[in-house]
Amino acid sequence: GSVSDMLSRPKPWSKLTQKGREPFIRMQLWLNGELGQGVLPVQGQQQGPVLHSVTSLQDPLQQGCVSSESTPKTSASCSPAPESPMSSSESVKSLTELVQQPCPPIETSKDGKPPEPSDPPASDSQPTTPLPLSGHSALSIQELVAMSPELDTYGITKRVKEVLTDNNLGQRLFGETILGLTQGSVSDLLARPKPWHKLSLKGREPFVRMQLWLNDPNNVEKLMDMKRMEKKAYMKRRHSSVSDSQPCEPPSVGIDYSQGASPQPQHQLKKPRVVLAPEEKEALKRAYQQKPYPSPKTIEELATQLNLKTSTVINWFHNYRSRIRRELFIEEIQAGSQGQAGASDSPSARSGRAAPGSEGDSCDGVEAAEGPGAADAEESGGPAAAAKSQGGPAEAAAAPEEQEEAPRPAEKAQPPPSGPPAAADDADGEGRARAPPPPPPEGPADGPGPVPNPAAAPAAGEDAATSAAPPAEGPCRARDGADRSSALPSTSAPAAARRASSLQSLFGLPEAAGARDSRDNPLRKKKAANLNSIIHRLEKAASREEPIEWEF
DNA sequence: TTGCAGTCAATATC
DNA sequence: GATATTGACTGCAA
Repeated sequence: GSVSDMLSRPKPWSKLTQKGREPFIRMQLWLNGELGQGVLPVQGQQQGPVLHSVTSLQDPLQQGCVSSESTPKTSASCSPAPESPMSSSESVKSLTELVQQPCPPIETSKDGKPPEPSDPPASDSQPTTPLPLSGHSALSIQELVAMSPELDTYGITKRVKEVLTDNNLGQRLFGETILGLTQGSVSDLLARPKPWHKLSLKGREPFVRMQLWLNDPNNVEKLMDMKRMEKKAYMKRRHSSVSDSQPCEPPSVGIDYSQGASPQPQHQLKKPRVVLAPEEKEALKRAYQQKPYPSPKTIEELATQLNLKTSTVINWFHNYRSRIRRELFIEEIQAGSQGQAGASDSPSARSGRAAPGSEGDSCDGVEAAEGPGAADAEESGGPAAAAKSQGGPAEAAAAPEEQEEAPRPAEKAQPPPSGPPAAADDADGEGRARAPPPPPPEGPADGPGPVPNPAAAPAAGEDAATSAAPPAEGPCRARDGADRSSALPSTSAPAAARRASSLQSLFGLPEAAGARDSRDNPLRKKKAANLNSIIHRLEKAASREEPIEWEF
């Protein structure tokens, strides 16, 4: 009731009492955290006084705070929240100190979690359920996140990694006790942190937790303790199970088996994880290059051709897009930290750059990134064309539509000049309006971009950059959409191998390897990609009237 | 509905 | 055994 009243009939700041101002301050803080530019909903006039109120706000959150050593900002890029009227960063600072408090996460988690009858004993110390900042309600962490000034995610993860390795602490332990995340997530987070401004509130939480943890002078010891406790518990368990001999072990697993009539099924409800064969991935990547946002129809076809579930194909595209996006973020960061200028590089610098750290895949990711553009090139008649025309499955699936819808990314790839309006691509409707994945930096970069198709790429490999390949316009591809019908030889045989072959013909996978990893001078490529991306966006923005809001 | 962000958790790899 | 990868899932927003 109070909220409703306040929201609908806010009093002017000047007429509010100290206490009455508090809710607005909270709202402001909340807004700042996320929007950065929050404006006092009320008549944000005097913001000065707010500052004082803020302090009061800290109190409740500070309970438990042990010391008050200010937060060592992680790193450079950290800057106070944009124009936050109130020193939100300051309040955050003090809030940050919260971490200092004894690391209760453990207990908390325990309590908080739905007491699982099964695991209690053994893992008493088990942090299973995360949630740090015990002493504080979940709200606290959220408030912290909301009010947190910009953090240098890259720097934070770097430091965390250092601390963990230096002290021989595992990601799992750290993730579960400090972040409340699983090992895989932690690994991912540490290896590919997104820039702060690209993170949602939720996504920022782990970073705030990490920052808090880093600020905690006893962080390592606490974690070490946890480690010890875990070990102890483990030994204990092991011991008991050994002494109990047989029974113990099997039970967990065997119980169901031996029992009931329909035991197995019950227990094995878990569907096995789908593991895509390299050929399948390759095919999907190629399809992605042609159309990052395939239509349902295309997806359907792809699924059929590859003998996969449509949901798998859909998921694959989702994951691939978002992962490529992340790769790009990282590149941006790295490129940035290496001195923007990259300018020096020839604008043409090509793309082929490899994705950080990862193997082929990631690289492909990037490769794919450039793909779109490449795809076009391909379309334009490259060798790929030949392959395509074979009417292979995947190809068939993807190609057809392309005629109607120009691959968005591709469009991006084609820089400025082109008139082949992106608009056109919408024919099909997919992806159109949506923000396309960050234009794969590189690819688009050179418009015509490198040919995704390795086969075709050979040369491109190195100097694709320079190659001013003629922007392959969609038109060209009219060619064989038709064939789609034909073929699909593979369909029948689920055998990956078989699929592979047909796919190969479709996408010209074979060579991939060769052409692909021509990762020459990564730094260079990186910079070039970045530059290209920027240029591309500029051009795009110029040619259209779309709003621009990018950060360089 | 569709795409995305954030995760989980099974696997792969180191 | 620890870490990295990746298909799938959940929740949210447009």
